[in-house]
Amino acid sequence: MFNDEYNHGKIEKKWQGKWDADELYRSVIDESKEKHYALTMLPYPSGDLHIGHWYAMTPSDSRARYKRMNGFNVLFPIGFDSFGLPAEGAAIKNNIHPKKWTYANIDRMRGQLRSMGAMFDWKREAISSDESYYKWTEWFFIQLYKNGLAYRKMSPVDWCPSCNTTLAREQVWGDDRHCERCNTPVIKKELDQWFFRTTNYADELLKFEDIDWPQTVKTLQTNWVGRSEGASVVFKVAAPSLGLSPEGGEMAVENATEVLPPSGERFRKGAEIEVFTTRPDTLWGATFMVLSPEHPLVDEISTEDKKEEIEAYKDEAARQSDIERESTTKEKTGVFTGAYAINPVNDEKIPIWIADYVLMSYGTGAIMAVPAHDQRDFEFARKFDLEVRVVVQPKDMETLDGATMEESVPAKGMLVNSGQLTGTPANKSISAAIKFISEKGTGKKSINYKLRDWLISRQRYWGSPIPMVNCEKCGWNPVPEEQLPITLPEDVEWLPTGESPLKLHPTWKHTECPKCGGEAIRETDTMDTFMCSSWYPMRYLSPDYDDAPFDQKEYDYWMPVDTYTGGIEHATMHLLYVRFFHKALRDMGITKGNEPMTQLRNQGMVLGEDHDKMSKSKGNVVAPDALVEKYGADVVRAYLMFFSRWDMGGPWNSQGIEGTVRWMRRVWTIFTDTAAETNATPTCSAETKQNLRRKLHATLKSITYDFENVGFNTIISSLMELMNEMYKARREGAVGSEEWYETTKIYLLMLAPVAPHIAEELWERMGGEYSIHTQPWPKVDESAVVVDEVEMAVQVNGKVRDKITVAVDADDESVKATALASENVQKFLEGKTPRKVIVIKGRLVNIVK
RNA sequence: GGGGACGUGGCGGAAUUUGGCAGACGCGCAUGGCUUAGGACCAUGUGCCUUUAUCGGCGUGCGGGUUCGAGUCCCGCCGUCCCCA
Repeated sequence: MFNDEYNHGKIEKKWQGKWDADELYRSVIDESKEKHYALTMLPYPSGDLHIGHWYAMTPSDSRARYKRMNGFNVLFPIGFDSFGLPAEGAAIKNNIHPKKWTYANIDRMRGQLRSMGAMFDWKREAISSDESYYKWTEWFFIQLYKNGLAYRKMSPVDWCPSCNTTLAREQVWGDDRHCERCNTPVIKKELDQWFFRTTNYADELLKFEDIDWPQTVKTLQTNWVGRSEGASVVFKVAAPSLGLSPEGGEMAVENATEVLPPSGERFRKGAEIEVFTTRPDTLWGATFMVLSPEHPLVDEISTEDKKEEIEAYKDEAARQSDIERESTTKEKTGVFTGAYAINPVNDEKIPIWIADYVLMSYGTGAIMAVPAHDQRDFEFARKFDLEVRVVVQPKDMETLDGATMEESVPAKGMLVNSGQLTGTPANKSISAAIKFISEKGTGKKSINYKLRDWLISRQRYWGSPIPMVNCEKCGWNPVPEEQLPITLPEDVEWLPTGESPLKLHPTWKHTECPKCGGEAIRETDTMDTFMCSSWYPMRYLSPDYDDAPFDQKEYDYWMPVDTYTGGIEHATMHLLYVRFFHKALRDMGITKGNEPMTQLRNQGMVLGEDHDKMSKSKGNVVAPDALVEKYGADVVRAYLMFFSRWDMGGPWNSQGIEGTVRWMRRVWTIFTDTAAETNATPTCSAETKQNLRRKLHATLKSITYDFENVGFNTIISSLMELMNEMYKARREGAVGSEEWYETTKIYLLMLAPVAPHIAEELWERMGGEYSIHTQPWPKVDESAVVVDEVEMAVQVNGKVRDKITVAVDADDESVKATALASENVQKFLEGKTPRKVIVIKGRLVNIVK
């Protein structure tokens, strides 16, 4: 007896070994089958697999297995996103080489990943820090460079003084703008850096027609791209410091661009300031102009007598966060530059101020202030006694007066005080204004994006080298492709300053210019690791391939990814970059189709038992290794699927998992107990057998639906319900019947994707053909689900008063009659004749009195 | 300030495509059985109030609306969380 208790350790070890030996999960091209590429986000090898990895991966594995049983040729690969800062942190802290640390972690995590019993095809493992991998990361950089999508520029960047590196916009978090990794507040620094032109694809990134992605992710990406339509308008500067007068010099606008380039490139030296506005029709109400304190023209245009005050203000502004600066409750501050601009629509001279509520990071870093119709401009105008001029008169309001109004009024209405455009109705005013400034040659229709170009330079060692060389004569040139990969030197040291060892290495950076052969210097920055993860789905296809980043045959068969699963926290990072990357490569003829991932599903987060985010400091971390040891992988997998809605996540409950344990033991017990009774003569009624079969096929139907729709929690509850039904049927003597046999067989097939080990073990004991995981998914017998009688609720005025049982095909009239015959219904009708009777077939009858 | 998601028993959560019997399944709790014993197992019960019991009343954050019928749709609040500024 003892030997036949459910011993998860033994069973899981047995089957994992056999599956491995038999290469059961090897995925190779099979043109006779439809492919399914199931992908889960590749993990960073931090050293320990945590419950979040299990939560992301094992339900995804279940679904991949389900797809396989449905006849698909399924690829479900795994690998490691193994470049990145933590490895260097460990290097500095523990004096261990990042490579050693990383690969030791990978070894450890491989073992932990194997304990999941997932259908990973380990022959396709890809590791982004392998030379064979980052050779192609470098190669992609060069392709982007050659196609004009990579460029270098000096730019103010967010710099983490603790990590000693720049951060991308999305790596800076919180109100105090801190580094996502170490929580240190970031500072601004001017550095020469490499960028990818993600902004070239801004409009296309807003299109989601081809993909089935969660609405939340689409919304996040849409907001992140932040497209707004309006106009760019050029204001001439009349600055005494430039020796210019309002009448002075020709100031051409031919450089005014259709789409504003990303920050940093949009300022031409000289006497013009470009602004972006969504409301060019309010130009006549622009009575002053405001520059961001960081605006590069500030120093040029400000008059001598203001310099000191301006410098002090700039310092003060630099110390504040963007959030503080933009806060609407904060008292407005600012300084007059002494310079004036010419409003291009009416040639009026308006003062130029600087103020911290204008941010360099939005639009052009300069605004035209229309105080009558913008609340922030209004507050500023009142504080510094600047003119407020009404140019839009809303229909239902009394005539506005700029001198006396107490707050700004939304610009919804007819234009007034607007020169030639006075009287233009609201619905035509913007287009009329754009036409006007275009004809005048002082502005044009324009689209602004919040999306920035992707800053990819990192001043770190443990990343893919940027394969560029700088020569004094020839400038920047890519390394010839036959020289790839540029490998990282291993003999490196970390100074306490944290500066990149590549910079400090005595020989590494010295090389030849690929053009003139003269002395040249390598780029010592490495790439953002999001570059590695932007193409890993393709590397999985042929991780050992050396002639190209991927084998074209494999690509043509497997891509795109059919179901991608992972956390939503990457919505505006990885999930945006991977789309950009694919589109850029598509335009170079390297990839096909518009999107790399057809379907995306996000899982939520597993919280600690205290409902808080898990963290070592809170001591609420759930360690999967211990759970697997105690309960087995099958139970952990099933509980993770069961305990909450997958996309929501929720708190862990160490008592709750006991329910899943009980269920798994009940499964084990009923199969092993009844194994010897399969030839017994069933003693139950025909009804019991029919009910069992009905429940079986109803369960199969709903589980099939749930697998398709990623409803993991109800898959488990359905399996539990059917198990309860089986216990009941067994008590009633169903064992030995054909229905019982069918139920046990299909039960295991349904259980197989969820709990692969126990299902395989019981399948074997039943005499099933190896392996259960290659069996076809069972078919629903619709006729078994059909019932001939159905119970319906009878409501009087919407309240349930009785239940009736009627033939399933009974017509409405007879249902009505049966309902009205109910004693309780008559009681509540109080002798009145029903005004109306509504019959919803198979569900309810509502009698309205 | 703007945008989004969510709010259902003591707890985690169900309610499928299209509004149709709210609370599936599990935890916890209770009762009974088995047992020397049990934190094992088996069975039964479990939204709240009232009741010996009910075919009674109330009930999906709050307030209104649409409808024969609202957890689900609409409007306005309150709260929690996320994203952006």
